[in-house]
Amino acid sequence: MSVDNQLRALAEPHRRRILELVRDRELAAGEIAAHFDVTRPAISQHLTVLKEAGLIVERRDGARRLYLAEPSGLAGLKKFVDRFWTTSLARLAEEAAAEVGRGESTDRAR
Amino acid sequence: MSVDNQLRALAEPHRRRILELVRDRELAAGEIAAHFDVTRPAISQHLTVLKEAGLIVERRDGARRLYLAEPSGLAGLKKFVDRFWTTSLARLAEEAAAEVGRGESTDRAR
DNA sequence: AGCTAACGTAAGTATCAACTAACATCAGGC
DNA sequence: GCCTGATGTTAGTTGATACTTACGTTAGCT
Repeated sequence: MSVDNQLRALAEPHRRRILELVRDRELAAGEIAAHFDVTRPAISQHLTVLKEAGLIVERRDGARRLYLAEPSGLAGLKKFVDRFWTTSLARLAEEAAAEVGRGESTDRAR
Repeated sequence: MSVDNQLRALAEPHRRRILELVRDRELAAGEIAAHFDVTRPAISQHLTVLKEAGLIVERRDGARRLYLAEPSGLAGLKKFVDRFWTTSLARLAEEAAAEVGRGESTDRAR
């Protein structure tokens, strides 16, 4: 549930691909595994990580287990990114204003 | 520069703390290291990772090196999160609409 | 009950990432 | 030029993590 778990879960390329697969449709574990060249248990472990991070939800259907992306699981990460984005942009605006104030017109050194 | 690099860089708690430190002010490598209980070389390596991910920029000032967060480095990740966020929310809206259409009023099983 | 399909779980292995200690580099002051 | 402060780099070690193989579990069918 924490941002730390969310980021660790998303840091793995396979898990990001899984998340894309179940973004707009439910898929069974086996169907998901069929998209990858690693073994089914490996995918099962990835699904567990994603589930514990709150990024997907599991629904049982007989012997099968269907997985679907959980948008609210990204809320914490989204807040983190947005906060960083806006404050940094605000800083840039400040710098730009300061330069205009000094009547600066030439580019600074790279 | 890739989303993969950005996520791998952010997955490390120390690197997130570093990023917070240099979000709205430039700091020298030594000043950053003073905030942590790990050695300076470790911080230097973290700074390299953040720099290669495009999340911070380095500026030389004599023997010192000053670091500052680079907001544009988060653009790719922000796009990734936002895309997921909106499409998943759209899916939720669809489901809700479908349920209303069926005249459903009771909560579904957890 | 017995069989099978679809899974998850456990144990063991190998690869990768974070850390420390020692060394190298670079800029400035004397 | 020499010394010092600030920092990056390299080599080696340890701990985490992604993987495979083997086994356990659950649900449905006959």
